[in-house]
Amino acid sequence: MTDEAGPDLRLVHQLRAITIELNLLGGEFAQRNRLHPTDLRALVCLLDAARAGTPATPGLVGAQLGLNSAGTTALLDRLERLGHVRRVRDTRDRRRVLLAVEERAVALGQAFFGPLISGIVETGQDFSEPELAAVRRFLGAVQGIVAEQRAAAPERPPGTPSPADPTAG
Amino acid sequence: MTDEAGPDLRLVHQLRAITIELNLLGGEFAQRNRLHPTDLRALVCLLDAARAGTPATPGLVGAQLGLNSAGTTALLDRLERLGHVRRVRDTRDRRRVLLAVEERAVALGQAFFGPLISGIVETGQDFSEPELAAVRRFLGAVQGIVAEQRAAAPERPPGTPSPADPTAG
DNA sequence: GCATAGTATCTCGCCCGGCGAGATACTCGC
DNA sequence: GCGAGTATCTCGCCGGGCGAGATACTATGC
Repeated sequence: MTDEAGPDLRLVHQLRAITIELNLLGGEFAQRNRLHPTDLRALVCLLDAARAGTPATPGLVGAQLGLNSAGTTALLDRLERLGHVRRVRDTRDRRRVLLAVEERAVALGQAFFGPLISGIVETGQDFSEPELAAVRRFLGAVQGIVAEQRAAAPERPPGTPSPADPTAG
Repeated sequence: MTDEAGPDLRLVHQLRAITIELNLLGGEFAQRNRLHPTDLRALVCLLDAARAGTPATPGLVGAQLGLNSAGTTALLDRLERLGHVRRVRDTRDRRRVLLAVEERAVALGQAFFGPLISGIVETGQDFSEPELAAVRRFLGAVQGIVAEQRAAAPERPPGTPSPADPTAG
């Protein structure tokens, strides 16, 4: 079984293991803080926007998470109820709602990412510059591959009827 | 904002980007094939078991995905209805159900992972052995960090009431 | 053999996240 | 001001997942 196609799959398996573990970690963390995985993803998204100086709006968040407007409203209701975010009417365009990230959301983000980040940064110190460069180059390539796959057409396995999604995005 | 804590976060961001993209890819792939992300994860799990020669059972799959028995049953119902898996009573211990993976599930798995795997393997050819070793070492370390975080205690952010989960795992 | 405990899976009723459709409130160009 | 366009919210529904309990089986002691 293992002696036929011998390309080196160790990297693939490591990548997969990391992804899986990271997802589980996120899920557990979310649950501990009484929120849905989606809510955590939304927070990440909000924090990113805050750091980038871009004012976050329901529309943006929804788009980034792939939710429709109803789902987005519900998501923000949850986040607001938990005090992670506050809706503020934009005074310039009063159709819009701006999302103000609360302290506690920032704290949550740090509690989640902080240890991971510092762990990874520390790990980096055990590597030489050329090694780090190689890692970055590799990860960049992987990123490209995944993005490419995502862009590539559906390539459905045999025997699957068309899902009838003319609008599929 | 960006000139105060300058540790090199490029690796962190790359890792995060890969994870996010991979999740989105999985989600899209799942949807195209009429299954829930959870179903896809279950398939992966089943295929792993099949390759490892371990007979998969509902209990195992459920445990690995963090579902309770009711959810697991529903999951397998869906998978069986779609023809990805078949339930077979274990003749030795007739309480147990063995999960036989169907051809189409294997095909699905290859359609999903095939391109990713070959892409990554090909990418690996642009790297020298020492470089690859560095990447593996780094990924291994990251794996360790994530696992460690998962094992570590809840470390809740300030102001959060205890979720009252004495059985939390 | 039979009663008891333990285990693997399934059934039932519920909760709640997400969707589609439509309502509402607003801005912009005429 | 009026109609078109846009951002968000409301309503009703679907379906995945949970908790509790039922069911079917194995293992053990008598």
